[in-house]
Amino acid sequence: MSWEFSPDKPIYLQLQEQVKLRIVSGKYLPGEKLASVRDLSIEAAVNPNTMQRALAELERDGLVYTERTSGRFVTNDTEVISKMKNDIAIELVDVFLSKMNEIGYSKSEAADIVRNSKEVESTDGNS
Amino acid sequence: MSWEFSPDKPIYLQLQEQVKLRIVSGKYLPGEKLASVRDLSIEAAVNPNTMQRALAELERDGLVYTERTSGRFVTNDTEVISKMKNDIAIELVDVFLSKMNEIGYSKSEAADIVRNSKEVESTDGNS
Amino acid sequence: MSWEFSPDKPIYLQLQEQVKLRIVSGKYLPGEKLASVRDLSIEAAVNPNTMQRALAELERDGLVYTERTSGRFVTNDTEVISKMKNDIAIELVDVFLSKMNEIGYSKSEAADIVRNSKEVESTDGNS
Amino acid sequence: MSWEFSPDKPIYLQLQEQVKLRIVSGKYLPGEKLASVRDLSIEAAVNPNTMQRALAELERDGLVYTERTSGRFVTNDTEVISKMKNDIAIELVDVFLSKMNEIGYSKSEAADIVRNSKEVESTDGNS
DNA sequence: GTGGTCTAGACCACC
DNA sequence: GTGGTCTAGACCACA
Repeated sequence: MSWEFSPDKPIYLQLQEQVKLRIVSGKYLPGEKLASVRDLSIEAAVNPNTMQRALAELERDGLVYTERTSGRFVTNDTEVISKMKNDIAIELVDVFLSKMNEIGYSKSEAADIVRNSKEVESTDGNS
Repeated sequence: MSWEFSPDKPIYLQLQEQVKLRIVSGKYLPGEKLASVRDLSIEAAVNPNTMQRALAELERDGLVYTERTSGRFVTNDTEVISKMKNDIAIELVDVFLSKMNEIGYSKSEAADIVRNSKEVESTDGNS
Repeated sequence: MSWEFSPDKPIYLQLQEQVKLRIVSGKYLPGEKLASVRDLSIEAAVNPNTMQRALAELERDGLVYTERTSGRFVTNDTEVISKMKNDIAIELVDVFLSKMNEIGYSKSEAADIVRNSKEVESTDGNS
Repeated sequence: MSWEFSPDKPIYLQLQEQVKLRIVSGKYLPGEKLASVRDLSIEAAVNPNTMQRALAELERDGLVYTERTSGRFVTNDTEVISKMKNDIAIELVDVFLSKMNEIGYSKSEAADIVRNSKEVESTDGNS
């Protein structure tokens, strides 16, 4: 999985989301050192400033922290990570439910359909 | 609920989806006569050709049918409607599950979270 | 009072502080429209991006809000403003007290000295 | 507490302040013999000339005195020390009050906030 | 080498 | 005109 952007959202937000995803999904482990801003920006083919901005905002969320001269690291606080994972799930569920609602399914009906759905091969996969 | 469009998808597709939604959600009832293409296009502030195209595709799906002289009607075949409703739900569930999967939730966990989620006020829909 | 910067702190932080000061001191009133980013940046003789960054961070604090096409405004929420004013005071008191502490004054001694001090003409003044 | 310097003020001034602090705070007692300029300069990792200059100025203020043959001593005149302590406090209070004033607090309000503030753990000092 | 700041200048969407 | 994003490129502090 590489870096891909849709034209309808700011790149720095998409970078933010994708890094966030990698952290909550365990692709980036707690305490792991991230590549440098410069390297990440090359990898994602964006300007270093843009990557910098995305990471700075993740830092505000407490998902990463910076050590001045040695680089950026994923937080060791697994609490924060699982809280974020939960927040993302809540948001996904909200969107899902409001759409199901629109076509006439109640919350519990939606839950049943999810439970009985065919297994879906994950697009990317996690551990 | 009025007609709203996002700039990043063809308008005729969005029209199609929105009419489809109104049918499966029961806002347009089986057998109900639709407004004329001209009126609908005015209501949605789109070109009549665009509206025409959207409705033609819905006709292909069997959700509406045309009577030469008297206009377009929602299908009376509730089978077709509930099949469509089901198809939409399947698609929503697939998308939802693959995203939940990405951040580390299994199908049954996802179902539980849906069931235990706070009630979400529908954005529009029929309750 | 114009814009002045010390070389030992990032300019965007100083901009942030100075605007914050103008808001909590009542120089900028609740609901008042701010000058445009471009104009403010000219006034402060900084790059528009730098001013933009400072204001964006003030927005995160809830002190200003943006209306897409018409500009930025001081929040109308006087709660937020007085909360911020209080936070700044707490910080000033902390610094003051720890220094007084260092030279041997207790909290209540410090308070007494403040109360009995000669009136100080404010450097800038507020209403 | 060791010797620490900020890059934005002359070091001899910072030395002066820190020694002054140690005297008024009682860390260096009245009549106590100071270490030699050479030793103090090593301890503070500064040039002996710089330390010499700092101490000379303290001598001008009457806080230390030199006995030709035996070294430098903190003054025995507790009057001078408490006067200096008072001068420093006045200055701190002035700065504090003018800032509080800027954000809209009167002298007596400021005093109240100080009195009711949470206890602040001293950064170093004597309690 | 690391992160961080700042500038200059372009481009976009919105109205 | 407004705010917002992005890039390119320079410079700094730290170690």
